Amino acid sequence: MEVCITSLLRDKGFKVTPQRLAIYNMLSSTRSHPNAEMIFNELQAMYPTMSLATVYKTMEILKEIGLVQVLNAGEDSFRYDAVMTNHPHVRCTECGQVEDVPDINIDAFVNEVSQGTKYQIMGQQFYFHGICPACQRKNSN
Amino acid sequence: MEVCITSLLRDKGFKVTPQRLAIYNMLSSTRSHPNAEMIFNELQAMYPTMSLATVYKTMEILKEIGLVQVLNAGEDSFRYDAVMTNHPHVRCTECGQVEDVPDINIDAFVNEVSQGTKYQIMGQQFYFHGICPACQRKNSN
DNA sequence: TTTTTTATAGAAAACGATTATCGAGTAGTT
DNA sequence: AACTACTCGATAATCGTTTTCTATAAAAAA
Ligand SMILES: [Mn+2]
Ligand SMILES: [Mn+2]
Ligand SMILES: [Zn+2]
Ligand SMILES: [Zn+2]
Repeated sequence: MEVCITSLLRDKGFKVTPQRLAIYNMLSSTRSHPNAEMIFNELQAMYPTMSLATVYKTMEILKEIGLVQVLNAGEDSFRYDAVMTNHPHVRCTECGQVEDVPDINIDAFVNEVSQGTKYQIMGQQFYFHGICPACQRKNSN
Repeated sequence: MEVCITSLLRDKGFKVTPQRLAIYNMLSSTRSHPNAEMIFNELQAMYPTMSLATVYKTMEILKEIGLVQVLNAGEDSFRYDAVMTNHPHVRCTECGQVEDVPDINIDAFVNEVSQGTKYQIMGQQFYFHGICPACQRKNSN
């Protein structure tokens, strides 16, 4: 992993910096689909001088070299995912957390759309919204 | 239609104004899924004094009374649709137009997700991106 | 290792879509 | 016509994101 991002950055002419490694390591070891501010806050303790702009610029690079994807979960900010398979997400409208939709294969559905349209489909994004188990419990009290 | 929006506005305590009727009429008679600025530009000729803020405030009201839905097609601005069924859209990454995905029933897919997750699903949004027929032709020249 | 080159980090300002504020004007009511 | 409450449009504010600029760190060359 560490090797992977290092050589990918070098191959594309980007320099390998502690900030970039830290951001990618943080993202690839969480399932929380953080946005830029969450990443910034998380790394604040370890890298007190790092700015939010650096997070944004790093995400741009990581996206370009194919290590992260940008998620649009119907919020006002983007979230990031180091899992590169195209998979749907679900967001809790009460607590705001974004999770993967488990055990879903979207290929059949994507194929059906691809064949039903004259567009040359290059990608897609699916997101659901609802209430997570924890918030459901909280509500029923 | 005209009757519909008029009584819906009145019933919810909103006043019926020329601007609101014009915005809704424009939206319900196009398939282009315009964003606020497109609506504003389109109505500029007929309503030269209308401001962009009025378009936004009107969309908020129309959404609230259930006459329009807000689309997120992976752009930096929202688009609006007077068709209230929840249907997927496809955006051309070259010319930017947003169209309906034809002849697709999403119910089976939505049901599968609903049963596979512990979330209480309240809604969803699907969008595809790719290259439209016109831009494909343009490219192959 | 030292020097040279080049890209980067971070502070600050800019940006752009959307929202909030406010005073004058208008719709609907009496 | 007069009254009241809502709405319009100009303007400012907001906020996530992007850009600009320059000292500095990383990579390449010597
Ligand atoms: Mn994910
Ligand atoms: Mn549509
Ligand atoms: Zn929740
Ligand atoms: Zn096109």
